[in-house]
Amino acid sequence: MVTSRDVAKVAGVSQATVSRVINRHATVDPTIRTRVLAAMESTGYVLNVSAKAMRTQSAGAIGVVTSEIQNPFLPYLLDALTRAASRRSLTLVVWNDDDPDAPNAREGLASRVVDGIIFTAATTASVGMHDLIRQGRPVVLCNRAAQDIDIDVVMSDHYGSGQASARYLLGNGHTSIAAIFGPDRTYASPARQAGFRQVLDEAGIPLLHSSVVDGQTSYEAGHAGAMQMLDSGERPDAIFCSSDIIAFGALDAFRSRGVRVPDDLWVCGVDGLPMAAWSAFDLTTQQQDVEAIAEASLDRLLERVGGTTEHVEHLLIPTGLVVRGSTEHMPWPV
Amino acid sequence: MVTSRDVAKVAGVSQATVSRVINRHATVDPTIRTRVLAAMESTGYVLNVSAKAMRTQSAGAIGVVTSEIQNPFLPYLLDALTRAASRRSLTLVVWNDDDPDAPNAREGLASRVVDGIIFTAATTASVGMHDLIRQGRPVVLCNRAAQDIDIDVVMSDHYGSGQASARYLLGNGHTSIAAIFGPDRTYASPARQAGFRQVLDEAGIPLLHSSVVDGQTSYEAGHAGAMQMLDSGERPDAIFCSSDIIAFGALDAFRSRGVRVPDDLWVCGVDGLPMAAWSAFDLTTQQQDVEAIAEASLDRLLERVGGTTEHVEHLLIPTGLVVRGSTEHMPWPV
DNA sequence: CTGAAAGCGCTTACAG
DNA sequence: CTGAAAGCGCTTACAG
Repeated sequence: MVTSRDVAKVAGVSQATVSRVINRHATVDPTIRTRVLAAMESTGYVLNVSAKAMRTQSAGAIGVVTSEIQNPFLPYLLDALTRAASRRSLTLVVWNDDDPDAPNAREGLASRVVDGIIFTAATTASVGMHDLIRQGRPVVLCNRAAQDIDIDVVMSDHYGSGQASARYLLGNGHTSIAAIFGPDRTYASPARQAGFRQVLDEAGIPLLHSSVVDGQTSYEAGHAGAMQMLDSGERPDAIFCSSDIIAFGALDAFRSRGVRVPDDLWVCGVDGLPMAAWSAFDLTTQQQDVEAIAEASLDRLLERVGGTTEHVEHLLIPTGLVVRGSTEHMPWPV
Repeated sequence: MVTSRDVAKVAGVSQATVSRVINRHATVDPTIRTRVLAAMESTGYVLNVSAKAMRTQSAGAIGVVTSEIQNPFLPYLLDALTRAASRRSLTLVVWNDDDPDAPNAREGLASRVVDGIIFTAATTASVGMHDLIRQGRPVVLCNRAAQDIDIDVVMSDHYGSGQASARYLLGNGHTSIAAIFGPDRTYASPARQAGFRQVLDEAGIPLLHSSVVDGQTSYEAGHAGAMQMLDSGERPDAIFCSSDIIAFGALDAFRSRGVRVPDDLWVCGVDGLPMAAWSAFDLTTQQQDVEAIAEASLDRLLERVGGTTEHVEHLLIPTGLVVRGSTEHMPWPV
């Protein structure tokens, strides 16, 4: 393996000078710099990251904690984070939080595998996470918040997306409205629910029928929720689903029962999954801005890592309404 | 930060002994071991991974190269790999190959960020990968193979899944058969196509109508392929789609044109995505065994890293037929 | 602007 | 069974 010492020998300089060239110190003579760069090239030198990490006490990597791959939004977030990390020349380490016995992010941070951690796990914080935060280690919550701990958060404006959905339905003249909300133990679902309810309350419009998913947000849960609504005898003219995936299940339930969408019933979701554009669903939804979430999460985390920030910040990324055939007859059906 | 030297001081032993306890050397006196463990506990010691990595010349991490998040199978594979890595106390580093300017896996391997790399990227190998393999670095291809290079491969039996699909249709009396195949530039699609065709050829059954996706495997491509088939005037009684996602698009196309599935037409896919079970699709498919793929990929890579293997291996993981309503009327419809 | 040297925190021969 | 010491490959004060 080629080391900086080998490069130094070839270039006829000291190893320290090679290091200075690598780290772009301005103090290196241009001629020497060129010679060193040529030597690096000819020897095929590559920096040993472990050595640098040990010396500088920083890993050059950040960790992402995920869970519930069933959440179809997660891959898009993970993908965006991967690219955002690449842009910053950071290595992205991924942990799955579902396995309690696994070497976890906590250990990863403690053992200096990563400099900081982005938590994307949907459900409530683990004990390990609380410890990390209490120790003041760099941690950012991504697309969720914590109830009992003061910590940096970057997330979609879940509450606002619920509000916007309600305003959209009300603004289009709907007054008999139902809803299927995601599970209470996540952060996003109750927030969307609260936002949705707030606007309805303010307008004095009651929620005709609603259900809350028990268990995981899923197609099946949406299907069941819709069936339950149909069986209840209530006949709303619009239904809000707090996740796209719930809406997919609901749409299929309605289809199987002969409920025409959007003629009999408007359906809208939240998330903006690519699948929402499929003609099977053609779902009106509140689109989350994954790129913005990923960028802001990483920026915030790096500020924490760099210690350039004091105060805790809660950053809300707006969602955007995408209107499709599940709520309005589109001029150009796909 | 607590180091092994601090622990040694507390335990009243040398730093070397602490290291031996950490690495479970059998030669440590039980009494001393207990004392050291207690000291580690009381000081809150955590091993510095960078230091260990530098000293042992190994990273304790392996890299995964992904691309095309649009491929809905990928998250499941990535999830399985994450868990498989956890079980082995390995850190999993993820790179996205779509970003050409990003610090890539090649650099990651060269700079000792990872000890080996699993390539899951669907499309043909990059130049960088070829270099790595030529250098004899530990690389395993996961769920794909390379045409022009001899390298370890762990993948679903794509060819076999095509064959099995054909046999399933023929075995159920279908003789007028169509197909929509995924793009040629991937590995899996042509392999599935070849397997499917081989069985039909052997049975002397011609393929009524077929199309190959141009561009990425997608719902839209499946939709378009199905429309094209309908417009061709051919009326097969079964259609094979070489990916579930293609089948989803096709199913919706058929639905929109009033083709009844499975009454008029059987539809089957390959992949075994969870979505295939949704009642919107209820798709018969060849299920890939993600867990087995992930386990075998990691095992194989670790053999390479450890240098305990000489010969190149191609491991095929069988797929399993899952029969649903898109091909047969099920006794208990969901 | 450059070099010699210290030291980051480990592991592991080498003595004892 | 244990300790003193070398050394993994870097970065960065400190001299010059």
